[in-house]
Amino acid sequence: MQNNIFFLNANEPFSLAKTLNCGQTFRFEIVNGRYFYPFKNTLLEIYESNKDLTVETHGDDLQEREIRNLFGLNHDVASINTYIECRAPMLHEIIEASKGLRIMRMLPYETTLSFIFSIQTSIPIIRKRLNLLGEMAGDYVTLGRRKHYLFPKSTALKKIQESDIKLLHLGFRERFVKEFIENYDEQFFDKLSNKSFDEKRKALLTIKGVGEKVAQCVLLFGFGELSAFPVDVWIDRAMQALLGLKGSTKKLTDEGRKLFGDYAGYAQEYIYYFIRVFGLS
DNA sequence: TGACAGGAAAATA
DNA sequence: TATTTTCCTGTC
Repeated sequence: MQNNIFFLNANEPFSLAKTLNCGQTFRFEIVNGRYFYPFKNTLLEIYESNKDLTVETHGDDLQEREIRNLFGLNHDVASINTYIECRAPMLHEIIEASKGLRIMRMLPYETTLSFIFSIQTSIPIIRKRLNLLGEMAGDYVTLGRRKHYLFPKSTALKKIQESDIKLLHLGFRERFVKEFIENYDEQFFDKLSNKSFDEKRKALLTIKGVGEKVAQCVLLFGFGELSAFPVDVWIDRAMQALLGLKGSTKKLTDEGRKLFGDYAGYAQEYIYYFIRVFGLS
């Protein structure tokens, strides 16, 4: 088994805790103060040492560039923050409180399936069901005595029995998940990656179980489209409280993208992080 | 233990 | 086209 170590210089603001806890990703674990995160065919072990971020891979080799991209360390957050604050000075306090949070760049296939799981569901339940799905598909990395399940490939998911899918207790989401597993694979999303924002969005909306909110999540976290602006109940409430805006999800999505421009996704995650930690005053 | 939390699709106007 | 209703599990 390959095992390489990267020391990522984090002299720019970076907070692993904020990045992993802001609702963009679900499947990480903390064991003895170290973070474990499955990515591609590798389990990443991540910890902060001195001012560096140390990342060990357990499984397939990764390029340092892939890890930097995964955690948004390639984003010029100083410029992004200035850009957002110029357009929306009322976010000053929220931007300050959120420093270190990065938008991750994950894999579109797993991002889409994960956010179909997220429909009308709280984060701990999403995590639990995704972990169970990972166990059913069976791909894992052993570390010490512990098995860490990777996110399943489409080929493994297609082999899961219908009776096992039932055990996930997906309720009305079950038919979305079954259709997704049956009809889509990683290549579908690879083919989309060179298309425009609007073309990707339109294609995502044809998937059963993907509406405006999930599509914006996939654009933002799966395709790196930093102008995407997912509107969930929290952002809905925040837009009314902070900006006096209300309306349908589609309308608020458009308003957010217009207001925050090229980096609406960062503005959205900052707002989400802030109100989940500090509430709406 | 019933109220509540959480988005997409289908139904309806 | 825009608004309302229905769907289901888990938590407290």
